[in-house]
Amino acid sequence: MNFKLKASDKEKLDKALAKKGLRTTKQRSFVYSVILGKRDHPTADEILLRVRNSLPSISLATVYNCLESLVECALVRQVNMDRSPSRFCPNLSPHAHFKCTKSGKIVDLSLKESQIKLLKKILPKGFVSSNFDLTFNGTLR
Amino acid sequence: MNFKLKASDKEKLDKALAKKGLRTTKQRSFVYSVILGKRDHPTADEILLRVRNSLPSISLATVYNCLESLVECALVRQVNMDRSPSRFCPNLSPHAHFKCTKSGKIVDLSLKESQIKLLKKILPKGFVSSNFDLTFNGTLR
DNA sequence: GTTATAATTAGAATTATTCTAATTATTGAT
DNA sequence: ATCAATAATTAGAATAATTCTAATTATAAC
Ligand SMILES: [Mn+2]
Ligand SMILES: [Mn+2]
Ligand SMILES: [Zn+2]
Ligand SMILES: [Zn+2]
Repeated sequence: MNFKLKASDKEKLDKALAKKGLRTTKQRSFVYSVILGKRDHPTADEILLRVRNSLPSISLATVYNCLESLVECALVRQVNMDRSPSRFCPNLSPHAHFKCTKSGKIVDLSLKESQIKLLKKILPKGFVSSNFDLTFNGTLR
Repeated sequence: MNFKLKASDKEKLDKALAKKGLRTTKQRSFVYSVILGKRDHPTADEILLRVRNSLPSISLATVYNCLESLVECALVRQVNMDRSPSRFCPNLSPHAHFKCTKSGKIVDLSLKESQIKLLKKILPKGFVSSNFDLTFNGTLR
């Protein structure tokens, strides 16, 4: 319920927004703090509900606008699985996702540098990749 | 323009549909043959256009219905990238996808058994995965 | 052939997301 | 502080991919 950004997170937000010529607004701050606050990969709808605890007048359009800005600034990752609504993740280090088909839970799987190298080895000569998405589906015992 | 299934493909289709209690119809056969005919990961709209060369009266709803059946029968893979329209792929062996951000082309990257093993190693204990999606974005020189 | 069931079809409905146009907030001069 | 310019937010309309509905057509079993 208490969505206040830590000083270091606020600084990071200010800096990243400023670099793109964007302002720090309370809407962007609350959306960012909600995403940082619970690492459960919420959808825009869920983010709307959580931000409204602190900012009851925020609109869904603004949540989408804020998310676009945060993704643009590389403060947040947009995660798409199959055709379900986009989810948002504050984990900026390269990682894969695991979606439990029973509980629906989405878990980050961190990748070691060596594992990333192995993934890149999948690419034949002439294929230059800037990013990848790796998602596992299964069950979590 | 000539979408006729090879005898072996027709047999595969018949068998897979029958196993799920589904009939072989000309709509399903043409949709399947279009997907087999050009390995470019077409969308439902593109499949509609191609099938209509042979079957001018087929509807988009039927294309979606046929695709659902074919995916259900594991004759075709549904490939989702970000939030763009689903694409369909006849390559049933485990593979990754590369999407060229310049040309839009989507290429299959086959995976060796050893590479699949390495991917599975990403999963911590207790995570049991039935399938994975791996997509690279980048440019193709 | 009749009847039951399955598949197809056109068009309506749904859902996530984006767009539009109006309002409000912020900035940076005066 | 006032003003003007610009940016951000907002409600609601629009869009686009997909799914649903209800009617029609095709197929299979008797
Ligand atoms: Mn959403
Ligand atoms: Mn499509
Ligand atoms: Zn994540
Ligand atoms: Zn493929």
